[in-house]
Amino acid sequence: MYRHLERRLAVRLREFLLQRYPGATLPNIVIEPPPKVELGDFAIPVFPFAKSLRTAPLKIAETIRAEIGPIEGIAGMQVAPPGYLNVKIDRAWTALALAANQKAPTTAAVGKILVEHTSINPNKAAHIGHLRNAILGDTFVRLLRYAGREVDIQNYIDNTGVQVADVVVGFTHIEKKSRAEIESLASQPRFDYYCWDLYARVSQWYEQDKQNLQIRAQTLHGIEDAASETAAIAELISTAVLRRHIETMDRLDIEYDFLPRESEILHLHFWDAAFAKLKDAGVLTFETQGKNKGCWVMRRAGTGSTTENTGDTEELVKISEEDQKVIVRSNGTVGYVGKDIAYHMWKFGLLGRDFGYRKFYRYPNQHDCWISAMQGEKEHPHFGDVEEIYNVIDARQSEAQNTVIEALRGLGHNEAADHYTHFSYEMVALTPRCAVELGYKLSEEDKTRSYIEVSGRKGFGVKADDLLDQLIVSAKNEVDSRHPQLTETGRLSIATQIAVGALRYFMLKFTKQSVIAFDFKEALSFEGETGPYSQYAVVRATSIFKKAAADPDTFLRDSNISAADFERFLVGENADEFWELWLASAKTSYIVNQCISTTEPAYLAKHAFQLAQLFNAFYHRHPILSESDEKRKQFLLATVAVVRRELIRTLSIMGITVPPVM
RNA sequence: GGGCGCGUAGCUCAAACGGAUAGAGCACCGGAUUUCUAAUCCGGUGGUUGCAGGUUCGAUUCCUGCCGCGCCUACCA
Repeated sequence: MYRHLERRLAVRLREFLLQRYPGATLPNIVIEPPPKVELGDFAIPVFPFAKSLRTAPLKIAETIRAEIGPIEGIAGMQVAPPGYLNVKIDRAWTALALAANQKAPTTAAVGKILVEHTSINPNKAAHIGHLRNAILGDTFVRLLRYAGREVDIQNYIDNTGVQVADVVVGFTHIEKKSRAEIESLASQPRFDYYCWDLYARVSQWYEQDKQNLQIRAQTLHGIEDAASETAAIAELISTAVLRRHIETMDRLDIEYDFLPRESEILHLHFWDAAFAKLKDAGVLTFETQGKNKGCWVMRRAGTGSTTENTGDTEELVKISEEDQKVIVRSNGTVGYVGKDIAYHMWKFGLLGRDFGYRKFYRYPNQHDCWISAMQGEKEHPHFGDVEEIYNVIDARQSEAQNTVIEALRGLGHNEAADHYTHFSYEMVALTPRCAVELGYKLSEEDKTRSYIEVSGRKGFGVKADDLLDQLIVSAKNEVDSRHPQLTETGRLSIATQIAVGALRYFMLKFTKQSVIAFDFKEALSFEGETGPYSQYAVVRATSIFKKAAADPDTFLRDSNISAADFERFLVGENADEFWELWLASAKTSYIVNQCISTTEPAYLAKHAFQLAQLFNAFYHRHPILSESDEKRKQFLLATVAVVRRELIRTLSIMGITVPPVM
């Protein structure tokens, strides 16, 4: 609703200014929320207009105020020095629309969006860094879907790389296990934990004797031959670990539609098709000398002119050695960036090849997750060939991501390149204290750092399932003591919802570019700016209605609070404290929009917290059920119902559900 | 060396697109409701936004230079 009004205001304002000041070039119109409610609901700084309209800011503001005429949903405007035009929303009008749960007409965006996230190497258990990725990605998917977009969720599986090879080495050369033994281990409950430890041991084994690295090379080579025993073992391990990742993420309500695997990209020769096109377009050049002699290289992203050369020479600009990114090695094999280019051409439907598809995992809600295959099933959904893509990948990979984008540009697919977004975020590290708690010995230097990077290779980190288990135990203790009369399963279910809420909120409350220094004390907190705080506000709202023997949503639908009633409680002295709740409630889709256009889900967490905070203060100040003025009681109940609805809505976009009691 | 990013209260973080008195949570101190359950609420302490310049009516935000920190910079994936 707020967003709807903002757009209406912007359009009207532009129209008015163009008509009132013909010929003037208008700067971009900025409309922002004022710092305080008393000032109004929209603030328009008019300073930027002063220059182009050659008029004093206050005069422009006054002209607009006096002459723009009535706008539906807008109650009035005020000029505020030194140069703001503050706009007040028609409160009763908005409250009526909100109470009726009226959806503002949305401009239906078309075209499918592909969001890729999680993408964990299938050789060890998922850790907290992977959780941040998956939660950011999943929340972004929910944001897009809330905004009416069609989204496919993909989780890219690198099942042929060194990381998987290392675990294969661990099983076959350190533990000397047979394929049958590995198979039996892989069916054990937390096989990914087993691999986690083994992976760390393999890394040590390499360090003990560099000769051992040759085993890795052999194994890596073996994996590429689909018919080999090594490949079969790799497939067995990676599939079992992948299944564990899917299960772990399912605990957090994170689902996928399709799991494209590198093995299929390899064996279905995606690269060959891409290679031909890249050569034709001159994106790749063959090096005949220097350290990259015999390699096909391209210009590393962000190094010098990627646009057309200024024309003095037709010759290809020589790329200096250090600006070269090797795509095809001198032995003819392709590196991962090359595979990624091919894969992204497929995503945009530019490759001319497709995967085979078969079903891999069925979620409790009957939704199927598909996986790539050499020979797929006849009937399958259509993946790829999308309009836009978002890749949720941490900031360390931004150069590689940009190189893929440059390759698309080089191929002439500028539109595709423009619709390729690297959803970049910073890593999750551990505080030194946390590392010590986990039993790691720290160097003196490490102790002074504010955070320490996790390392799967060293087995250094907090596993996703462990963290979730701890959160559940901790929440369960609280629930047990608060609700001893409930059944064990009932209490566990509540504790799980709280744990998931705490975890998802925790990962979303930081902005993307902030490194999360993970600390158990903070992550396990259920007080203050946390998920449970917001969940609790909803529980309180629900409980008011329970006591009143009414359902909040039907109450809203059937309520016959008139515009005059809303006017009475929302306008005038002391009304701002109520209006703040309605105003915040009106902002959900505005916030969603902001999250999408900035690829920043953290605003959503802030919104949930603000709603909860406003509600809790309101809850404390105003007894509702004992209110003797019937009209006022109806109004207060409506306020509770609307805030509750928007809070549930916001939390659900964050993938957080609310327990019946807490 | 080059590229990207960061530096805000004791700690962890906000403040999108330059805007009004830089806000939260935690911690600390002091209070509140025999209620619609205190996983709550109210108040207080706490700031030269790393430093120095510049642009602007206006800079935490943009530019330049320093200082400090992180990540990337493999014929690994």
